[in-house]
Amino acid sequence: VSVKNRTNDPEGLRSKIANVAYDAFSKRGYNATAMQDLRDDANVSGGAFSHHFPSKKELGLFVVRNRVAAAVQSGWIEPVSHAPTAYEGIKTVFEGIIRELDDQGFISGCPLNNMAMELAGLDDEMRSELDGIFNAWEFAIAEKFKADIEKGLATQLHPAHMATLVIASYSGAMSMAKTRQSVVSLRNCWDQLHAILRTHYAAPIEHL
Amino acid sequence: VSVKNRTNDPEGLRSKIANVAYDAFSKRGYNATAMQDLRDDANVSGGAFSHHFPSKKELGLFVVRNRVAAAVQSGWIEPVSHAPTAYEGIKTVFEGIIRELDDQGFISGCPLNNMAMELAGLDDEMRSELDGIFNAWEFAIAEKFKADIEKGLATQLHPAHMATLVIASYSGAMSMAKTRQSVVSLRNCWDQLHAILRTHYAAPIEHL
Amino acid sequence: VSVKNRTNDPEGLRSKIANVAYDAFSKRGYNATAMQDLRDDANVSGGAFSHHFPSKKELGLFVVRNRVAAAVQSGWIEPVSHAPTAYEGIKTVFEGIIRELDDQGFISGCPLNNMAMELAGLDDEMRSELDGIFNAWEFAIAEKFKADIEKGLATQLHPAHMATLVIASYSGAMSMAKTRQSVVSLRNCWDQLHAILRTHYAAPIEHL
Amino acid sequence: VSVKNRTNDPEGLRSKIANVAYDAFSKRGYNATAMQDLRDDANVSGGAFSHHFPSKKELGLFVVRNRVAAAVQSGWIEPVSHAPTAYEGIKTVFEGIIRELDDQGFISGCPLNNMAMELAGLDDEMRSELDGIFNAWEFAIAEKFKADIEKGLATQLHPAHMATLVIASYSGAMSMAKTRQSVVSLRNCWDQLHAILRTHYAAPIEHL
DNA sequence: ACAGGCGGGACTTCCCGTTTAT
DNA sequence: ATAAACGGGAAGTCCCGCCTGT
Repeated sequence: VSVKNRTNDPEGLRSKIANVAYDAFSKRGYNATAMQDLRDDANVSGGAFSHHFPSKKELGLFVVRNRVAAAVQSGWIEPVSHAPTAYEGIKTVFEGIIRELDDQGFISGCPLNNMAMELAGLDDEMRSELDGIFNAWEFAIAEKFKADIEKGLATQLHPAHMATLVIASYSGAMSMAKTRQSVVSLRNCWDQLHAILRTHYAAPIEHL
Repeated sequence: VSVKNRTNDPEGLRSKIANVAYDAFSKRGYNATAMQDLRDDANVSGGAFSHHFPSKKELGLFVVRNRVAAAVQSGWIEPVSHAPTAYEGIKTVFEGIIRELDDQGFISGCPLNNMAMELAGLDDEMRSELDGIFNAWEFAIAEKFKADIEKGLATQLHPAHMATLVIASYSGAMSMAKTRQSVVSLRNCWDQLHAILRTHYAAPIEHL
Repeated sequence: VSVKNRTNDPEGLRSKIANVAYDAFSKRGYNATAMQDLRDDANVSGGAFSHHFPSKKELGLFVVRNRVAAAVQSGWIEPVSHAPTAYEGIKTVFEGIIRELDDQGFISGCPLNNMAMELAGLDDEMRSELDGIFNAWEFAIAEKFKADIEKGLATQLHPAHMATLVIASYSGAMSMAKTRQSVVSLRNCWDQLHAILRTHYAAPIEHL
Repeated sequence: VSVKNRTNDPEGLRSKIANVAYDAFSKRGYNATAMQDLRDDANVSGGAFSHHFPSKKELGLFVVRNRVAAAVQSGWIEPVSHAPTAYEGIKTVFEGIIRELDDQGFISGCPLNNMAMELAGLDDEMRSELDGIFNAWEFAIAEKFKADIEKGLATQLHPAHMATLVIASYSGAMSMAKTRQSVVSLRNCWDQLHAILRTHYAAPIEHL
């Protein structure tokens, strides 16, 4: 048996596998993705694969912890946290995603939701991991709403409940968009949500 | 080794299989469910199974068309259509589901969403079927909102967009509830949505 | 259960099934043909099918006895028997088949050989049936050669052995033609065989 | 439950599987042979089997390319090529095979023909592979005839056409022998073919 | 005679994880 | 650490023949 074609780069390999897996899980789903497909796509032999990820579940957990969580962090938590107000942060994110999906050909949905739907019921460790991401997401938005209220920028809204509504409607609309392969659901949902949010930020926005 | 005692009841068998499949797909997911498990659970021979549902995909389509669609119809479309107003219909449904989930031990999520998330990306026929159910759902709620507006009961809302928001937030909140195995997400989401809807129905509700 | 669409025509049905089966067995082979395909192609229900042909083997035997045998009879035995000489009979058949295949798009081979190759080794009843057809074929040609010799038309050939050679080379050439999907093998084989036969019929042909 | 004692011998395994498959395909036919039987006969696990031969078709192609082709090479092409004349080479092969079959109990036919009959119509890749073997076979014999003619050893025969006739009559006679489970067809066919060939090699042979 | 539902099993293929070997 | 071979089993599909009912 031959020793050719071997490159020692443990971290690169782990990362490559995780990327390929994140992609495949997002697009085709966890159960519908075969380990062998990932091996082939990542150009990794069975032995190397197994060395880094002994089981499919561990790979799934790694992807959730290091890719899905990061996607929520960079796609939602950071933009909202760094925005002047929750309203503006949410607006930026929503409208950015709508623009992105307009340009793309295929809508694969919200990665967190995709994984959550399929895996939450199967494994408890996975479930609690996904739970944690939802919590962080919700917390970040709720904190921002709370800050806005404290600053007198927003009124008449329950920070945590509104955060839940924002996330839920985003997730649900993405699911509809994925099913329809059309951004309209997301756009319509955002139009209405936007109108609602504006009423709570009425004063500061009006005089702009 | 034949049993010699058989009763031909094709419709009963189809129905039994579809029920078992609907249950399993809802709880464990489509890909995570093995055909053999369904055969065993329904106590149906492979031949009979194959006669009625030649492939898993056809079974999936049948379940979507005859079980998932029916669940949306009876769980959402009819209650909302027959309610005095969209607001009251939605309230009834949301609060009814929250009560149900409180009593149950396990939250398996919204059947339509479960199927949509997993199957929309895999097969186009399935996708369009699920699409149709979302359309009917959205249409029924939007029509009700429109009627309320025409009757002067509701104001300041875009019927179709608000319908999308209602469905999206419900779907998303159910997904969160499933992930957390807790009704609080759904309850919080509803609290906020409820508060919003009330503002659009403000006048007639206040004087009640 | 419905009683519609029923026509009592036992012989017609048997015949239709046998024709469809003969066709499928010839083109795709016995083992590669599913009973269900035949049912579908013949538009016959499982019950009716089973009534006429309780098992695949019985169907195969029927096809061999009533279709393959008939094909050899009408395609070889009769033309050769009724021809003035074996030489002329064989010439007529060979050249006729070459012309036919030129016009057709697909070469499915010699039906007897197709069935024989696949079934001779599997079932003894079938084997002896096929054996009988080969015997009749060989006998008819051998008899004709013998008659020609007795009439002084042919010389220097062993009737039975030459008959075997004719049949074997025809069968083998058809097999090559099927594999290549080209008539050239058959044509070339016949060219050589023809040249040989002519030498044994030298005198009567020369003075023509 | 693992055995813990394993020796990696990929080539040995491939070879063992191919041998078992060649044997089974030759004796029982391709379609009549179940993959599972091959696994059992070769004592190979499903995983290992699948690793080396992902599908039945690929196994079939491998067998054709590496076993059937080799059989034709060593059983016909080499003996004829190395013989003093085509006549003597063909005589050696034919009579050798007749002797072999006399000793054996079961006649399984010509491997190339067996495979060709069953597979030529089903898959085009297979067809062209089998075609190539026929070509090589024909070419080798035709070349030998041509050389004999050039050396003045043979006369009055068309090298390529006679090669086709030899192969066709051999194939056809083997098919008859298989059907009858008797060597007589082959022997009779050869007797006649032999007599014919002698006439073309008449002079040099007579004075021996 | 015919229509269709049905029993039981076998078919090929695939999949996840482990072991050998370099 | 990496490459490839391998173990064991299950997945979905199909197939033949029978049985019930009209």
